[in-house]
Amino acid sequence: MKKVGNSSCNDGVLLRMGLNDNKAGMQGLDKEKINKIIMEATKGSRFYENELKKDQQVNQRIEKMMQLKEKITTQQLLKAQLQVDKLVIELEQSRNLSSTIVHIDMDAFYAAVEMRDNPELKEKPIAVGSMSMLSTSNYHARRFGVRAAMPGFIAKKLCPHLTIVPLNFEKYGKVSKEVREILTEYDPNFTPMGLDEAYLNITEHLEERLNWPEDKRRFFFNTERTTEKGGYSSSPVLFEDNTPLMDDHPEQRDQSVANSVVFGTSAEEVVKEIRFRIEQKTQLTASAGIAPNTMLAKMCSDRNKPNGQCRIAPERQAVLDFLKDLPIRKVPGIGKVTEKMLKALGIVTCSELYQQRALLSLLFSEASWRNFLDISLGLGSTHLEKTFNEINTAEDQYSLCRELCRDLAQELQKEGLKGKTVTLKLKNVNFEVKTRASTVLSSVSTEEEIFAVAKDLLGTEIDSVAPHPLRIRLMGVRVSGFLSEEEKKYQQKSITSFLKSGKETSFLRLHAGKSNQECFTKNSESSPRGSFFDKKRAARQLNSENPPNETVGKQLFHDKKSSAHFVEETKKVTDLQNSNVCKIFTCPVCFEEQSSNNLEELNRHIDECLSGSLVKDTMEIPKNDNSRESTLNFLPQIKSENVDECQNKVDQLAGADQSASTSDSCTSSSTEKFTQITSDKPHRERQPSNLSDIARNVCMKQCLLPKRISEDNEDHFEKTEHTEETSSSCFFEAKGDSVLVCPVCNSEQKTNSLVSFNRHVDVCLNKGLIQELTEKKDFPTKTYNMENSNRVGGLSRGQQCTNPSQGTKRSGLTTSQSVSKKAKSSNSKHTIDMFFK
DNA sequence: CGGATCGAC
DNA sequence: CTATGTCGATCCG
Repeated sequence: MKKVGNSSCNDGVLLRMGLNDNKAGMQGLDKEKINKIIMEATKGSRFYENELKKDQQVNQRIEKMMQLKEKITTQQLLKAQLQVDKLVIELEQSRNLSSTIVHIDMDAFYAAVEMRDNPELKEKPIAVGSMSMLSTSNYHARRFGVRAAMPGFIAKKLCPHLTIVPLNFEKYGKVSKEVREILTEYDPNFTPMGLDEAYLNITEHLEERLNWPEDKRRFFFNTERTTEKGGYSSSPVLFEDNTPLMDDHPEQRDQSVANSVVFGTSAEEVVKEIRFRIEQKTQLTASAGIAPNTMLAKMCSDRNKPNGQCRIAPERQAVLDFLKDLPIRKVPGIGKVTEKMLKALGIVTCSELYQQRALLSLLFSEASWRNFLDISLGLGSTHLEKTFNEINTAEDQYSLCRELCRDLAQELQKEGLKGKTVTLKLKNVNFEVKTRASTVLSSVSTEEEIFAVAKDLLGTEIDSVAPHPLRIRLMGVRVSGFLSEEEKKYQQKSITSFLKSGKETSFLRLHAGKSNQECFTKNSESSPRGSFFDKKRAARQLNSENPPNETVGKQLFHDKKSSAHFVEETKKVTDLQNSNVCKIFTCPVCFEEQSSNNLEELNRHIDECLSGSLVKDTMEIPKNDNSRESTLNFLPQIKSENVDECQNKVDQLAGADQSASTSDSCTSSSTEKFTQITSDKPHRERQPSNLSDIARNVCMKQCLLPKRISEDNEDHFEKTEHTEETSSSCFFEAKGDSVLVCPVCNSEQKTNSLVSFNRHVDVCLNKGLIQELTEKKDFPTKTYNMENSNRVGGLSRGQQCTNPSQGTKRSGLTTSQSVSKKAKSSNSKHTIDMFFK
């Protein structure tokens, strides 16, 4: 790829000004002219200087990224490709097309409201905001380059006739409420995003609607509106551009009532109906997107803006077609910086994003590239935040708290972690956040232990407002100050640093719903934003925070195990390899000191210990899914067969092994430590299944987890009821022989034994690895680079977390229920090869 | 924890 | 005449 320097530093500034995609209209200005005016107005200002500086920083990041890229060998790329493609298979399997998500977006909302209320503004270019900053502009003004987030005084230079109307949030809130009243009829759980946007899940509505009589789908034109000059009611021209209501629907022609429209039962019709009603009620137009998930719906609603709608059919191919040439910048969550970085790699469209998936996995943090992958596959959340009424009885609050503690305890025990500080986080109905922490002398990890502390904290808060009830909308429980039990006993430098990095927090929390109908924008607590961040944070630690929605939870788990561990552990091992400091290790199995500077040797020793200890000892592998996970990791590219079949085999295999290991009781930190030490070896994770459970457990941490795992993390309120059945839905029926293609040598392996197949893959893989190891001592394996990228050029981990729609979107994995449902659907048999053909 | 960063609105 | 916002959230030091 080329040097990055060729993009001028003005780009950033102009981008911020929102000019790069300005569509110049007849009466407006063309792009160059606009840029010129802006430059003149902005040049030399402090603001501009700062923009330049920031831009330079981005350029430097890009520079570093490119340097990193140079070092990547084709071998590494190949390996990365395999890894990523394995994930792709899983993701494909989890694709859920069964929901109908709608994104409603009011057109130029503030400006539209102002124009409605002051008809004199109607034909003029206007913007809403102040001389310092504009919030939005009408379409007329946009032709002059006047856009949201532009200072008013610059806008005035672009468009001297521009009328700037001050913000009037009260009014917008009122209108917004009117709109929400309509939306709630289609999805009582809809998620407002600010004042002018909302997500709806109309899946249920569609079902019900099928049986609705025509009259229930009939809506009347609003005739009683006093025609304010220019007359709204005289010409109810709806959907002028793309949706002639009367044309293609016979039932609409038959209408007996003159002044009414009957809408059909399809998703499109529902959305037309919504938009019709919004317009009738508020005189404002909205655009809408209909798609199988929130990310797609949002991008869709952008397509036919203003006053239009667009649908992505719930078919895999339709999704891919939509994405094919879509510029990544259109994706919510990909902002200016990410766009530029990807552009430096030659990535502009979503299909390019997919094509470069292997490279991206080497250059970006796990969270980042997985997000990219979700995007390029068109995966997103189908889950709109569950809402429930505010919890205000002490009893409910305690039981909720206990639930959280239980889930948290599970997570902790799986990780073999104990913490000394328990933090309770509460957000009341007024959005005030309180955290109350308590540090205890002995570490806690079980539900009871944690709850004992959390309960006190909660009790204190309840008492503090007594006799009034504590009215909360969010509760979280966190455990921090981790200390592995044996940490002190077996302190080793690398491990210590590892634990340190992971010692931050583990936070389980839950949103207590959006019972509020407040219209005020940016602090809607129940927006996916929070949960998304939670997820991401959780993802990068070995701790976890349980987000309020199940899909997020799933992903969280996914990330947590596979990436956080993978990365951290690999990093640590890399440290091991590179530093001369620690040459004495304690074997985590036999607890004997092993003096060696040869990691190979050490690992061999541990292996021996393991196979020995398996027989006599039943270590605490968290039993349920882990072994399956690990095995799943061996899954190669699967040909012409439902992935579930493999899954099934995996399950069978795992089941056998499972019985050997009694469950849990957890936290013999030996396992933990073992994990840490050994997990570095990339090929170890592919040890064939004759390895012990413990080894599998180790593997698991590096692996991409199958989505089922995340059942634990489902919405806590539903969890108790569903846990049983969802778990059982994890097992799939056996279906017979599989044809598997070795992802390394590409040859077909006909077998019904995953074990033997894996053995084959191992052989292939190890060949490559050995080669690589010998040719390069300091091999930048995939994870190694990922770690690096966090420090240097790559996106900082937090970076990709920033956006609300992303939040839901990125939890691309589906709920376990939908998995089982979906398992039968035809998509799962597509393989990645079909992508973007 | 504060400062820097990112992205949405 | 000037004049470039606010928020949530992460991460690093």
